[in-house]
Amino acid sequence: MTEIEKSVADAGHLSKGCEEDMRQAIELLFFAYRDFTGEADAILSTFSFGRAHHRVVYFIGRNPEITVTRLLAILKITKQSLARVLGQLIDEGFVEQKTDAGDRRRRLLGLTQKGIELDRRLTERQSRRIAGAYQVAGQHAIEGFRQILRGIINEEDRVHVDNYFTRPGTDTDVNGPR
Amino acid sequence: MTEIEKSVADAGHLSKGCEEDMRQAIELLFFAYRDFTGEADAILSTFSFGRAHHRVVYFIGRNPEITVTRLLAILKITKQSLARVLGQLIDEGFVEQKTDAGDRRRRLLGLTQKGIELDRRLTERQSRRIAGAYQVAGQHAIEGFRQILRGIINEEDRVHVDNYFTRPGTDTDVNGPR
DNA sequence: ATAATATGTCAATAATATTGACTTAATTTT
DNA sequence: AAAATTAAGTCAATATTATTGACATATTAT
Repeated sequence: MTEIEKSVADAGHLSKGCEEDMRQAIELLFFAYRDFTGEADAILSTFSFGRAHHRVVYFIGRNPEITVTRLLAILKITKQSLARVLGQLIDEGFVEQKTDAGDRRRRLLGLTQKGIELDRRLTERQSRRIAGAYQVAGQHAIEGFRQILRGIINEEDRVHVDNYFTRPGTDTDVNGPR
Repeated sequence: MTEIEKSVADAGHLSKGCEEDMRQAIELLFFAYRDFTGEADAILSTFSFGRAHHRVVYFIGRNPEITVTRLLAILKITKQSLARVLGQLIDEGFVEQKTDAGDRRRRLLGLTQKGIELDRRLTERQSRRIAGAYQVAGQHAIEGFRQILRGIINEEDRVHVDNYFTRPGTDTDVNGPR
């Protein structure tokens, strides 16, 4: 039993076979995410897009007028990596940008109608999958699911994610600097 | 409200703002998996390995004497993709293979002592993260978490995952054909 | 003897990502 | 007013991960 397991077991909250529980969690997470992310691939490929495009479209859709820096912070990728995908989405009319009136260095990103439609189709499929799991499991399971996922997020990012969920429809500080 | 949302809402199990709930679930899953998978990168880079190497080492470690075909089914990648990684792991002494006495076409894969040690280091960090989230949340939340993750997995794969978890320490049928 | 299976290999290709340097424009600081 | 900092764009090289499709050998099943 490793030190962390001993520490956790001593806390009296986890069943025996702690390591086995951890490994099953790791695997459930892997299998769920594998199937969850794989689902949208067919739609994406009709546009010659990939999962990176999906993530960009999704988070721009969720955060109208998001800045480039903020998007980089959410996705945790580099500028060049984003530029490749963002450039294609702008060129093909899914994303639009404008300068921030308050600070003209900044670009504010948004989805076009075409992008909104793509986002809707992609998210609809994934939402259906989640909704199906939620429906079967019930409210208590949902609370637990959310709580544990939140607990898996890097500790320093949790408050940002909390704020992200309670933002008033504008770009909030998620994983970004003050 | 889409048809599925209406259907789910009609079932009376989900709160109002169903679409918002789905999107928050999507985002929690994204943030959790992003941070969960990112954690091992530092260790991996000291071996010039990546996440694909990690997954291969992990699932071979969990399934001693797994066949190539079975590993492909679990990971849902192509032979060439696995060959690139598997070849490196074999060449550098983390993985070993032997022929199956019962069917000499088959290769049985296993971790060497070196591979076991790498797996232990990688899994220890991820287990600690999961254990921390579990400890805070408690047993009911854990049950819910597992149930919903299971519900997110492709329906046709769930029974395989269930069997995977109850296998008697040997290679079981996970996402593989009968 | 033939067909099917397990696996390996090859080549081409595509998607996604990092690093690091350099640039322009705008804002902030001194 | 000048200098420093910031936001973003661009470029090139490189690395990682993946798919497709064809062909091969060895082994097992029919």
